[in-house]
Amino acid sequence: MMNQKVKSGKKSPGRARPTSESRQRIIDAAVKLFARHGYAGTGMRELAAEAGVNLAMINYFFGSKKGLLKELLDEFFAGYLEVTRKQLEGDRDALEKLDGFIQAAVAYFAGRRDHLVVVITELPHDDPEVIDHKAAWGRQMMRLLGKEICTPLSEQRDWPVTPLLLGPLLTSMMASRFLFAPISDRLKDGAPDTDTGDYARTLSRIIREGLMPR
Amino acid sequence: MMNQKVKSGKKSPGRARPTSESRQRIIDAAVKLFARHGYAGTGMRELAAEAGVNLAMINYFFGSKKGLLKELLDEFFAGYLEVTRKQLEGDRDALEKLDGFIQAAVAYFAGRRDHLVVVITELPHDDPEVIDHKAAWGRQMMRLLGKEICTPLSEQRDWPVTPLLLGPLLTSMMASRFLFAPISDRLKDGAPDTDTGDYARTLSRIIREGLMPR
DNA sequence: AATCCACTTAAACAATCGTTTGATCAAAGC
DNA sequence: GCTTTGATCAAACGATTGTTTAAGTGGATT
Repeated sequence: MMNQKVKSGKKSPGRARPTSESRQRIIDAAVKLFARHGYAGTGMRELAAEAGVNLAMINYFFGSKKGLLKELLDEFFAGYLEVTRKQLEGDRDALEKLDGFIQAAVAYFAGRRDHLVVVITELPHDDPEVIDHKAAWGRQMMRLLGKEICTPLSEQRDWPVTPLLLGPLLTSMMASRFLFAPISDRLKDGAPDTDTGDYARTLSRIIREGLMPR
Repeated sequence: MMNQKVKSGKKSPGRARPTSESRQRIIDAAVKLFARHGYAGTGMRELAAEAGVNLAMINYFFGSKKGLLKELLDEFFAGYLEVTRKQLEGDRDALEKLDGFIQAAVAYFAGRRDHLVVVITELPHDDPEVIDHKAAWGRQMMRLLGKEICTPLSEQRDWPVTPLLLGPLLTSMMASRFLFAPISDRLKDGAPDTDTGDYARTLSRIIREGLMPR
């Protein structure tokens, strides 16, 4: 048993209501543990201990364990959607937009690897309380991709690509590196990670030109 | 409470030891429930009820809940590896091999959607008892991809593609459709699924030529 | 007939699960 | 000074968790 008393020494003494740091510590611990053991595989006591917080604080801040999960998902989705909007809206060429999107999204994923793992691993599960959040997010994502990428691209091509194909496909491609990380780390012996920017550029090129020479 | 008595009427009367059908029923129920609620999110009583089998039978056949999971993973991995080997080994052109692999793997995935979901969602978790299984499988996969695809392809190209990039990337691309299925089904209103063969051909084309016209 | 064997069962095991309660503390508002 | 309010705590709640046990089934073997 570690001492789970919170050292409040860092709390600035003059501030009125610093909106308790415990809340953020719970989120950080949840992202870390959910990514490693899964949502259902993580106990609330284990979570509270990792966050250095009393068990009851989780329900106090988030209502329930599932409320905490929904907060994590919404947080990631909102950021992902914002990144996407910033890259896709505007009047650049569709291909340039796609490049910018891949670059920005991979950077976003790389900065939140654990967050990403939680989202992906919880995606296929059909919890009725959570699945609407995902669907609502997916709808906005598909609309953006359809209007800014698929439609303009279809005019210069001979075969159509629907957003319902492209959305999951792009997301999966960009996420694959981080999803397989625990296994990849075991296979490559000590070799350092390729730069994340390189990874994004490689994906961009494959998306544009494919794997073939020329 | 449903009646979980097994109707043994189908058991062929003359056979010596039909190797109890209960074992397979447990596997089928596990694949279904693990895919919908996750491994940790599925209770053994719920599982036994779905399989129409006594609770203790799970531990009797598989030793433990985790033993059941390992069996599911191994089963899928073995099939995936066999499909891969059949398509990649031989002396055809590397690009033809890649096409055949995508076609066969997508068909394999489509025939075992729930199985695939379980594997993917459990992939990133770091359970020390399970992660070695995944790593051993990944190693064989990488070796095949490296020798049959990456190496011959690198000779006709100006930039290299390592199996550690290609393996996770291809698997993620082929799996994306099935991973996002619960969400996709909510977004497309009643529109019937595109044919799985079409999906494989689309992926093949994107991999070869990219998204660009020409 | 007796033994063996794979399979099946109900019942119980200790442990852990997510959640709730009521008390306490410090700072803010009146 | 008194009350309010947000935060934190230890303790307990009933329910459910994965696993084990000991008994019992019926068919095949000896």
